[in-house]
Amino acid sequence: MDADGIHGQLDTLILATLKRGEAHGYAIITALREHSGERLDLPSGTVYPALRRLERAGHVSGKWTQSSGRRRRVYAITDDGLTALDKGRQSWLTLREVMTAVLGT
Amino acid sequence: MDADGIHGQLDTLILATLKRGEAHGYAIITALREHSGERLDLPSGTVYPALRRLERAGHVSGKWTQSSGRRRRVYAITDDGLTALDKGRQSWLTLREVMTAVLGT
DNA sequence: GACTATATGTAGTCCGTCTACATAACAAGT
DNA sequence: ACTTGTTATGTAGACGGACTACATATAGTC
Repeated sequence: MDADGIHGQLDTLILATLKRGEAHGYAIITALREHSGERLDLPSGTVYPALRRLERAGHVSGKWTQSSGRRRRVYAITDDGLTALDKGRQSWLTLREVMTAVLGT
Repeated sequence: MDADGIHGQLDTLILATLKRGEAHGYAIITALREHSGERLDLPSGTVYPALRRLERAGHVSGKWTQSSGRRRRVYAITDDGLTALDKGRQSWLTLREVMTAVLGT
């Protein structure tokens, strides 16, 4: 599965990843690839704009760091982000119930 | 849950409903409301354009009928639609696994 | 006669996600 | 030195799904 098919769950996936600890964009992409058992492989053009959107919304905070010449923008989830994650998880669970009911299993 | 939150699953929901038997737009809306335990309440502005899109794609076929002065456009799922439904169900299951893995339950 | 439910549809908008591209430093191999 | 692959961040432009609000019309009920 490439980025097609995440259907509005992108923010929730990113926030859930950041809840495990702060990370920069590229690390989020690889973390999601690993946690999903190689099923998710998000393109940078999807993740980086999403992080900026989340930062504008106050759900994550970003800061620049240096690591042996490489600049990284490291993001951490905020309190608002944790709230948003809970909401995202809830609406995901509701969707899951509805889909299960309609699809039958 | 209103239509927010179905996130790309609209076609799958409609096709799954039509698999149980042909139906017109309004009946699809009420069927989804009932099957979802009143959680789903899709606006007509979401469902009717979706049905036309599905018809253009060849996933459903529609025909006009009359029932005591009321005109209805009754849709049936096609063979292509059944294939599309299987694909939709598969990608849904994949998404569900990924979300479960990342969210941790 | 008024209101609710049934029934279909359009117009215009918003925004998430995509593809493709641009940039750059470090690491390893030849 | 050169090339290739990995790490790393980002923009531009486009597409399309879903939304809100509106328009229309019949049937049934109070």
